[in-house]
Amino acid sequence: MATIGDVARVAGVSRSTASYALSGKRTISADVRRRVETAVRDLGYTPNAGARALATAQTRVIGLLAQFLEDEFAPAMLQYMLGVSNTARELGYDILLATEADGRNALRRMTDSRMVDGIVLLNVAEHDDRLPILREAPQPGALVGLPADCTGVDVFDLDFEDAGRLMVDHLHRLGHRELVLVSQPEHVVERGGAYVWRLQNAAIEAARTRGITLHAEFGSAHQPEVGRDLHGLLDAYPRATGLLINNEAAAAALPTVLHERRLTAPADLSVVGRYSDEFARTFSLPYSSIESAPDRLGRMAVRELVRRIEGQAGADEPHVVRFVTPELVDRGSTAAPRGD
Amino acid sequence: MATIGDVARVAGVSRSTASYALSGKRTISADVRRRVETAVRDLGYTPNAGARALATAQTRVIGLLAQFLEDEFAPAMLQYMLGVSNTARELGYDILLATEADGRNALRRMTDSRMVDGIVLLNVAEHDDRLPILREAPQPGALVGLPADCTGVDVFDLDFEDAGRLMVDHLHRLGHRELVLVSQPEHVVERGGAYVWRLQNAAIEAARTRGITLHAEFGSAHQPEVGRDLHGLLDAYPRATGLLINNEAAAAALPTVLHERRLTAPADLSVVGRYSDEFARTFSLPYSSIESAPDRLGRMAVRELVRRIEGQAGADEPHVVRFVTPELVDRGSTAAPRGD
DNA sequence: CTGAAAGCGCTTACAG
DNA sequence: CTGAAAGCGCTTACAG
Repeated sequence: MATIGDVARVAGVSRSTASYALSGKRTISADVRRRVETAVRDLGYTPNAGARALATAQTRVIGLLAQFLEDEFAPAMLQYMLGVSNTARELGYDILLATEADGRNALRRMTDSRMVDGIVLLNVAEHDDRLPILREAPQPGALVGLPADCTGVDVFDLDFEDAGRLMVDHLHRLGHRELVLVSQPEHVVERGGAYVWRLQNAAIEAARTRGITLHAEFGSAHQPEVGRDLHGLLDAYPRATGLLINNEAAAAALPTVLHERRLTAPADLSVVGRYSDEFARTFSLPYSSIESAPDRLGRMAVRELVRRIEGQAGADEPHVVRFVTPELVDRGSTAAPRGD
Repeated sequence: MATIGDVARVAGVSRSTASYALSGKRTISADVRRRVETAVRDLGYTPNAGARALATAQTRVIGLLAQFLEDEFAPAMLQYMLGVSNTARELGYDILLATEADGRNALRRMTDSRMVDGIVLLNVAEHDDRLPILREAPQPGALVGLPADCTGVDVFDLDFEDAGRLMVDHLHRLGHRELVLVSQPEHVVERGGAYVWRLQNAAIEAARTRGITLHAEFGSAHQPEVGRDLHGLLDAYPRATGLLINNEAAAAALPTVLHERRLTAPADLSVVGRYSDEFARTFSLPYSSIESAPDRLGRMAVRELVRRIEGQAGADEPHVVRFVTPELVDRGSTAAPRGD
């Protein structure tokens, strides 16, 4: 492969001049610039990334830590990854991807060896054991998901509390008085998946305020168990007229469950989910839902991360915690309850 | 961050000795080794990846080119990515991920700048425009998917022809005489997705040989269109007793379509799909299927790639084209046709 | 406007 | 068994 030395020789200039001509970091005569550009083209020159990283202490690579946990639903995770990856590319960064179970190790490897300029953490838990490592690292970090302690990192998440209120208020306004909320599996809560109880607690509180009944339950993250869970809940609460779904696997299973029970939404049951529009299309879900905006959250995280990497953020500019306001996408699966 | 120089100083040895003590590439006295190890621990030393890459011309990174095309089904792609990523990690490699639409550009960027030691291509088309670039690159490449021309790369794929025959034979043996095959969208074929017609042609040929009828059709890659496609096909061929599905989106939509038509497999219709077991679980698909083995294919591709990277493959060892033999996973969705 | 030189942090022949 | 030095391919102060 051609090196900057080859370019310099062919262009008849010094290596530093060749380098400056390419970076544009100092004024270069039109003639020299042209000769360098020609040489670059003729030789098919591309800078060696390792050498550049060594000289500049910048890799133009972002580390992406994604975990595919047993109790979470993989296709939902993919959306976040693509949001991060595509935004990174637009901003001129590549993605070093870690999917291994041991996120601490992956994080340490990437940051200690200086393979990356910054880190995006997905799947953030309440007390995420990767956070202490990330805070120690010299590279900035951005999270998708809200931990208990946000110091030292930029944090982006859906406002799950608002989402819980919105779901309950929407159905309350239509006249519903007894609702069932299906959350993610209880393991997720135990592991520290705060988004579960953030939505759930807010929904419970909203129901209490409105004086209506809300049965908050957990559902499996897997088929076919989650289908059985849904049948069980519909059996257990026959008078409930509204179903709130904060569990992607449950949402994916619901069409089949409703068919099996010969129920139609919204005629027999009003349904509101919480998932992305892309997810709804993939799984052909006809239910109104709170948009979880994974692509937007991924974009926001990368944008802020790059601002910090490139020093546009100001050395000691405080870190941000930013919530995306949930919006209800109406797919016509809610209405006034039967006989109302 | 600590450098090898710091380690050497603290251990009271030269930098080369420190380096050799860590690599084990020459004999080191027990005493020196111990001092170096202690220094490494005390300083929290990790080698700088860029510097090492520059010195050794090895990055221990594999480039993974995945495309999320409009006419393909994203969750299916994810399986391949995880197979590649997890195997790479086991073998000590990290993954540089490109998801951008312009795969040629991504490939060139990664290989020219020497960011990676090798490349895995997913989503390979019959005449894939990334292949000429990959062949020119100094790094070895492994493909998941069979192109027309396999020179210069290692190729791994499901034996789609065998899969087509297996599907037809299986139903023929049970007594079926009229079948419908739903393939991926016709765009995929036009773009050069050879796996579509490889399975289809083999199925057609097998049907001809057995003297039975096979209606080969294309289906959309999206919900809800593909559901309508399925209804249309079942309307068009009311006497068909067997359904072959080589289209992930169609497989995902089928439970709903069958419910809507009040049909049960295998009582009313025998169904055989072609997708992975993981995919079946995610989408709760109760149909017998040809295992597409994405994780296994990802593993195979990475293993061979690493063999070449590390020179265990022998400089001019011929490239391989390896097919995974399809296996039918029996989920009980096939039986003798009604009234047989 | 341009060049010679130092330095980024490693590894590895070369010498002893 | 160990050390001094060269070199990987860049960038960027320093000098002119």
